[in-house]
Amino acid sequence: MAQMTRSTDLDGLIALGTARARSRRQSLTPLRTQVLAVLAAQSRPLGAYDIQRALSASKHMSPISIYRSLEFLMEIGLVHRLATQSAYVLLKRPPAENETLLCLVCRSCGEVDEVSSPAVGQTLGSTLAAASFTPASRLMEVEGDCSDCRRRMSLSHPG
Amino acid sequence: MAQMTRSTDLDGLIALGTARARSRRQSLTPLRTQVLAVLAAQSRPLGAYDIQRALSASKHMSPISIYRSLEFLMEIGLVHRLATQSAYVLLKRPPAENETLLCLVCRSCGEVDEVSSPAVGQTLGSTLAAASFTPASRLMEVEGDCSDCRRRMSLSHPG
DNA sequence: ACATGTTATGTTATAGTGTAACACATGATT
DNA sequence: AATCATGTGTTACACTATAACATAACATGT
Repeated sequence: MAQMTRSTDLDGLIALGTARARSRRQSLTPLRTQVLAVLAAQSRPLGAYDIQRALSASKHMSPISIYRSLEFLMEIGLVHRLATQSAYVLLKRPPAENETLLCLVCRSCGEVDEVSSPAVGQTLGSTLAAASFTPASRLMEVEGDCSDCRRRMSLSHPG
Repeated sequence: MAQMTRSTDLDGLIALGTARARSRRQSLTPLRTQVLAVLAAQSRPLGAYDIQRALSASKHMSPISIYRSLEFLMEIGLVHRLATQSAYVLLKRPPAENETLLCLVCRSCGEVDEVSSPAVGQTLGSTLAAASFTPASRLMEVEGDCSDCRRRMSLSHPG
């Protein structure tokens, strides 16, 4: 499962991206689509320079071009930058308005699990309101160990 | 208030750091103390190179020395790296075991507010447990706008 | 068609963040 | 003294990200 790609959803993703771009009077250009496709082919976050290498096989790309495409894909809500990893992930589902998403990043295997949590959204909302703080996004990152890796670790360090 | 320093707590901080270091059979060396002091003199996060500049006034310091001290201060729980800022903050209170802390980082003024939230801790704990995910830390970062900056923004862009 | 404005990309250079690798020093323990 | 872990110095380098400016491509109104 860890190596599973998500290319099956690519057409749908492109359609969604096109629509979202259009509603902003922008467009999902070939370059942006390529970056999206590279991210869609992975189940883990990729660094900007990983994406550059992937694309440079077919055409020379400067880092800035990658960063610009990533910025756009983030603006339309399809991609998120994982600050703890300095890496970029495709969001599996387009997060709904006011939906609170948790990105569970395994520090061992690097896999990212996305979890929607209305309960955390609720308590977080109250806490932020009490602090008069307006969050820029409803997506939070949690680093830790996934169940698979924890199991592996307990096997290699028993008892 | 934004410029307020926290040098008054420095002695207590050093005592705490010394104790925590000692319990790990390590020590709060002069270098580490200096880095701690620089962070304690600011109410906002500082980049590693900001700290380097602050210390290089008295003595030349290589980046790696700063990073090593920061790593140590993080290990003993006095300092946290804000991934979204690539910057380091002194934690105001030593976070208790299992306490969930939110770091509210204002993207406009850069100030950081630390909020303890048992309610978020509770819901987050349940959510993570349901996902079989073990968090590496109980500290989460939220980027957004603080109340002061929001007020300023609404004044300059009325109605 | 033409001028204009906006969107998107190209190009070059550079800034900012973080580590590897190895040497050396210091202090504790046996 | 020998040894081991801890801590720092030094050099060099890798990785991440953006500035500044030029050009292209496309829509829109006249």
